[in-house]
Amino acid sequence: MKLDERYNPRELEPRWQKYWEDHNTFNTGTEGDKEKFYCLEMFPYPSGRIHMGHVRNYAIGDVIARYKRMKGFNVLHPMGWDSFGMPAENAAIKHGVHPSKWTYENIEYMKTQLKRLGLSYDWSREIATCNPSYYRWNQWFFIKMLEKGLAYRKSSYVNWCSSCETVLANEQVINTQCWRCDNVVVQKELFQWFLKITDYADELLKGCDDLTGWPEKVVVMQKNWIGKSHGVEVDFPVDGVAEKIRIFTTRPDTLFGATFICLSPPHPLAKQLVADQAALEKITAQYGKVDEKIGLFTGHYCINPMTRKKIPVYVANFVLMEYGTGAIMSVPAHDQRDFDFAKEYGLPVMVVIQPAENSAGAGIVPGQECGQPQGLPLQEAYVEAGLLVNSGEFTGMQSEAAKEEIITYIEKKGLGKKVVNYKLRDWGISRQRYWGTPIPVVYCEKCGIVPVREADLPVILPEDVKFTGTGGSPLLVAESFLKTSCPTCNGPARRETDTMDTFVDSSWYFIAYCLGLNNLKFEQGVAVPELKYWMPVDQYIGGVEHAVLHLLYSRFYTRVVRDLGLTDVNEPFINLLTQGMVIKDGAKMSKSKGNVVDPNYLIEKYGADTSRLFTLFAAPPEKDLEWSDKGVEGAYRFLSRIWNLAFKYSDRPDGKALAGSDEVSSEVRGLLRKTHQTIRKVTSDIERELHFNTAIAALMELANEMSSFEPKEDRDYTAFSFALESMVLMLAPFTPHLAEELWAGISRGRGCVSEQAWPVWDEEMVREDEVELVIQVNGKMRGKITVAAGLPEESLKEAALGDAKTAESIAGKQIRKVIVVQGRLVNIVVG
RNA sequence: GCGGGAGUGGCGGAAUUGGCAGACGCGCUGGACUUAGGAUCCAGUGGGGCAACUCGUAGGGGUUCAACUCCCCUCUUCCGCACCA
Repeated sequence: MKLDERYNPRELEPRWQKYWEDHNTFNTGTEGDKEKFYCLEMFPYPSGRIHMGHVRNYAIGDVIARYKRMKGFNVLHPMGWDSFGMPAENAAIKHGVHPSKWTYENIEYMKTQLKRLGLSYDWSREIATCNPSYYRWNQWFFIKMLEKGLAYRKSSYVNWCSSCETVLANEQVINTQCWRCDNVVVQKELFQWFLKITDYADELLKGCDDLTGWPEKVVVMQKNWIGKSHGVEVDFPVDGVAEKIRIFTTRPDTLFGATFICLSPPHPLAKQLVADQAALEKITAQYGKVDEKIGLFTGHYCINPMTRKKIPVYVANFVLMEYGTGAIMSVPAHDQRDFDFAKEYGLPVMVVIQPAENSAGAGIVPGQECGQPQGLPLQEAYVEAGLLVNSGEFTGMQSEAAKEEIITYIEKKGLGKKVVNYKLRDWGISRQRYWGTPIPVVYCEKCGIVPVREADLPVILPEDVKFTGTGGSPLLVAESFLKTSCPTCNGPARRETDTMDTFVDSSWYFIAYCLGLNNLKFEQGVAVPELKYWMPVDQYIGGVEHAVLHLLYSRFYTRVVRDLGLTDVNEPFINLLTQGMVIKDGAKMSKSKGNVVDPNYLIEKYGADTSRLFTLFAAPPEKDLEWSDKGVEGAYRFLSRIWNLAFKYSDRPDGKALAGSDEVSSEVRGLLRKTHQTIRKVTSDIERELHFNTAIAALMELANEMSSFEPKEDRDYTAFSFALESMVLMLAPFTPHLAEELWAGISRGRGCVSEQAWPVWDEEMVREDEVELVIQVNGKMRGKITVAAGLPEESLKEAALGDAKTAESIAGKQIRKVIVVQGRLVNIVVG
């Protein structure tokens, strides 16, 4: 094929996209004996059109997928749509278009956009989570979890976003605000469906240590979110009432310093102990308020089981019902919150831990009981470990040892037990919205909650509903949906109207890709061959905003799927790359800031290859990328230069291959060396850290060298065409359309570039004949000389000392020491 | 407050193990070609100095023949968590 004189991406890019599509170039199966590689980018929500964040995410993934393909892997690289969610419903309310129509139209449009980027997806595996063929299995997993006790319904205080008119999971509340709309979230008591992710808390935590291919930061965030802590539960009997208050503490070494008890406002005993219910209601209203500690004396006292002293019982707004036992022992001397509370309510402070001498808190008075706040010896709580004082038989022990001893004592006396607590709570998945997976249960007057029979799945989301925007989910008034019969007794029953959190949909989509939307089929206890072949995902790429949310849920689901016997994989994602944001004018691109760059515009003006190249070149993938219009032009200029180089030499005869030993001019040798060095550099930059920016820089260097190379005779052309072919092959993952076109122009019918092998370098050809030797005097650079490569230390030393300029700078001085770094530098120490 | 990053020319960013700081690109300067240049090509480009030199990787100290890199302190900044007992 003959190349056009000018680089014309608008013409050639669609042509190659069609070629790949017509030839199913990127469709994959499990057959063959190649090693598999599963490359996955987080699938998008079909919001309407793609933005530069998508372009960056998918460009990164595409480089990896195409590179691995050329390296001989059987690559699975799928794409799909996280297509349930509120924007579709909001569009329905606002513009009267059905969520389904809105969603599918968006998918259609965004798909054409992705195709215009030349991404190497196997579209035959495309999934959309709003498709009944997909959410049917969402429902199936739910029923299985219900059977195993992993899904359950309970009434509890939940996070309610009044703007979204739905509850939110804990992971979806960011600084007391809704993750989606920033509305302040309030607590509301509701019946909700939960998934028992806490059953897997310990395994999810332990598994963190296996996530060696994840950014440290994300692993730490996961660990903190799970929040495991070791402690003890202790019963404090209530004086004069036949009740005990069970508290949880991680500091049993401070038990002797517990001078009061605090109950969480929703704690069942609070209602029982407090006489003034109005006051209790008042404090309940303050529950969860972070800026103020408010307490209410119950009028009752507990007996501290260690000191046998009477201590007052309070209801305190800062004590969480959801963590531990919903009740705490307060040790104001050694806990800042308790200290603040004690000061506010004039409660006694008892010092029971003394800092080790010379430590920060040394000098605090090992207090007697201090009844009045003004008499406090402490300005703040001493929260560190130390030596026990005023602690009966445990006085004189160190905190760590005392913890163990006291726990043993408590267990022996039957006062309580050692426990492990987690911050992680069960995942609330009920959403009071329409556009989501219906939760497949019915409420029967006789049988109560009954799951839908597997054979009756999927429970289809009805299409003929009205979107008024008031009064919650349209399912609440969809008679044909609501009315059903009980699967058990056939009597009248009502369907669940809550739908699932969309994070449920995305918790197993990577599993669905392994089969494709039309082949989804699972049976409990039957291992799925496709999962055995493809899972886990070898490389996952996406935004860091899912560090806890989606990634934790997916790790949980993968284990549930494993325990259903479908696979034996524990961790879904071996390597995780969290790509940085796309920044313009110092801020994340957003409509409200008016600093967005439209991918369509870029593709039309410069082409997909240029757009991809720039986003890959401007920064390493994990860092934020500062957008630069000029930088884009630079990328285009580079590709044009490559084009011109190829065009200029494309009709030259192809010479014989040169053996390394052939005698060639130093220019030819130089170009061949640079080419081999570039192959090595580009390969290692991709393999080592996915640093495409430096890989591309290396290709630019090679291009510069090629530009200044002037072939005259045959073997010059042979060397040049080797450089050019290598260049085109290495460009293929980054700028696939250009690479295809140039390959077609220079390769003389050797197939398409996407099916070529990645080039290999010859270590012998990489070697330099000569090296520049840096000469330092007392660590400062004083000159450079060129010497033959591989000289022994002694010769390098001689060469350096023999250099005229060096002699000048050390004249008249005593040489104390000479340090030689082989092949790099000589440092002469004089004095 | 706790935890984790980051700080390098005018800008985006390079610098495998401590071994030439500033690769590559953008921008800028000069030149060539041109009716023209916001196209293309060539040359130059950290600061200061005519120069030899000298100063330079947030700031201060230290280790070393040698420090962007290792250690200590300080500052700035971004991100995450934040009553989890």
